[in-house]
Amino acid sequence: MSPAPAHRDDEAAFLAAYDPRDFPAIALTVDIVVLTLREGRLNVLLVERAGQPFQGQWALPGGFVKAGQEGLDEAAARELAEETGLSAGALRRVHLEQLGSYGEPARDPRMHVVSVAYLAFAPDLPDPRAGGDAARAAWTPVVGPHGGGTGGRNSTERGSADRELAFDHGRILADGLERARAKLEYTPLAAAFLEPEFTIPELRAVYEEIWGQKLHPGNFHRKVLSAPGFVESTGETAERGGSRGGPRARLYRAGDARLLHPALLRPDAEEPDAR
Amino acid sequence: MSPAPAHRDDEAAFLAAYDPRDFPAIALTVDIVVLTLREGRLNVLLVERAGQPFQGQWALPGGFVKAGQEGLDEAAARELAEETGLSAGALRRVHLEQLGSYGEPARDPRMHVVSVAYLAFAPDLPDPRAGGDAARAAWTPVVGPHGGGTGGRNSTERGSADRELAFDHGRILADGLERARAKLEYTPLAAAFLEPEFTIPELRAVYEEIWGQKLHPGNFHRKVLSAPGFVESTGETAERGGSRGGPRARLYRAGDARLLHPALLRPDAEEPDAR
DNA sequence: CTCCGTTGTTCTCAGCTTGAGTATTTCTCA
DNA sequence: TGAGAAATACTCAAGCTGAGAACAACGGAG
Repeated sequence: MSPAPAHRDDEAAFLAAYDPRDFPAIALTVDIVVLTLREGRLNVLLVERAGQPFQGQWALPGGFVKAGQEGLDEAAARELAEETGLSAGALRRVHLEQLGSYGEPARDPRMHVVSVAYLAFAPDLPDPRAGGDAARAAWTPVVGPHGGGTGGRNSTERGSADRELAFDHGRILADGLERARAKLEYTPLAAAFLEPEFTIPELRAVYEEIWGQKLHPGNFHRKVLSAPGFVESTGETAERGGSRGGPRARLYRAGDARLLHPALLRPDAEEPDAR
Repeated sequence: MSPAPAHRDDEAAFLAAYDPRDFPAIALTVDIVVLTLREGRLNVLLVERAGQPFQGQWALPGGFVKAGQEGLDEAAARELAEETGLSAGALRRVHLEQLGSYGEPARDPRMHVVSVAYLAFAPDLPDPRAGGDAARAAWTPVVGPHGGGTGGRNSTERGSADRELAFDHGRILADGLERARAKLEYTPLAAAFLEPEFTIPELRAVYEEIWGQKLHPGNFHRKVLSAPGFVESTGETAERGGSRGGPRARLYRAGDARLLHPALLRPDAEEPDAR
């Protein structure tokens, strides 16, 4: 149940007498894992902290929820707009969903700060601008099951940025990456990383980068076209063929499905206890 | 990023001068959707509110997070123990996971209260005791894609309790039920609703009740036994056959898998736009 | 301008999984 | 003691998956 000192007045009188300051303070922030693809590589938006604590370290963009003024989703959308400098129209192309909440008492040395984390998928965005209490903001390549490899499962498991992050943002980022990998399996959200019109090989490149492994072009093509509502044809074809040759691919738009049936399964999922 | 008025002192001095009361207050609670099966029916734990607001209405169990003293998971486990009166040992058999956070400014008329919702799966538990600011506490049958039917997809979609809930707890409950249905597909958590040793028909009954539809006994049996780590045989068989006849079923224990490969798919998933 | 190597798209095919139905045997209940 | 029900095991056709090949359309290097 929610807050309720057991007063017995009628509701109006109760509310008039109510003093929020009676409650011990917990601060509430939203932090956002914004993922995008830049030149085919997965990047996450990070900001350099201008103030204490963790001054000079990199962290996820985010900020306080404005008490009494905005909901969690609104706060996340506002922070996202502020940090990326995007217009409301451009923001509509970004997928934003709640990732989870993090509330260890010691995660922030100042006081008990609970953070509601969000996950965003964006098409290639312009360079961010620093603002607020951020010294700098920058797109940062994500390492992990990624890198240059053909997709082995070695190196840093789970995935992370190539900098040590402030607070518990390293864990939040890892959780966001795992969520992103899972979401590609059963939703058509991979298209959120691309322009409104895209080719199937471009879509395949999104999967390959985020899953960290090559996919069979023919089978991927077949699955995408057979999943109802995943993509719809525009009838057009791309201006040019691939950078290294090959015919021009057909162009598609995202379909109206929200879930994929059947799902596109990763060649070999995780299982913490595989073997 | 997290809270950071841009002071420039060194970190120790900064922390000494820091006053949490400088920040506008948002209250933080945890609310728990505790699901269990009683006599084969899905039930959720509800409490009747003793105080304002929503006095006399039913709500999800929950309460404040103790600022500076406990994390979110800890708070949820504590509330769960308090409301169910369960020992630490019995609680270890309950599955508890974070469901999501709800923070509309107007969801609580007193002030801005953000609730972190948790979802719990429990085996048949004793009747709860009222406590704290709850007048009563009771297991309440869940309606929705359930009921007496053989599993049509009519009546109240999404699922809910048969009482109007306080705050936005109706929505939280609906989200919890949908999460539960999805979790049964790709995790072995259905076993969390049963005793440590159970038969495959009992496991099937869990799926049938939560998904609201009958499953093919033979195919279900085959899938469960072929999914690695789902169940492991005890070598024993049940004391008695089914209540209406039939041979005694073999007993199994939950296996060590955390994810099911391949998943047990529901005969026909949702799709908000499935005509 | 001409090859050569790449790549988009379509097919084929064997192996596996799934859904549905059946057979057999063991119980409970009346 | 007999009828009906349920636990398991099997069978079979249909659909899906992974792997590989075919073929044509393009970009780039000489």
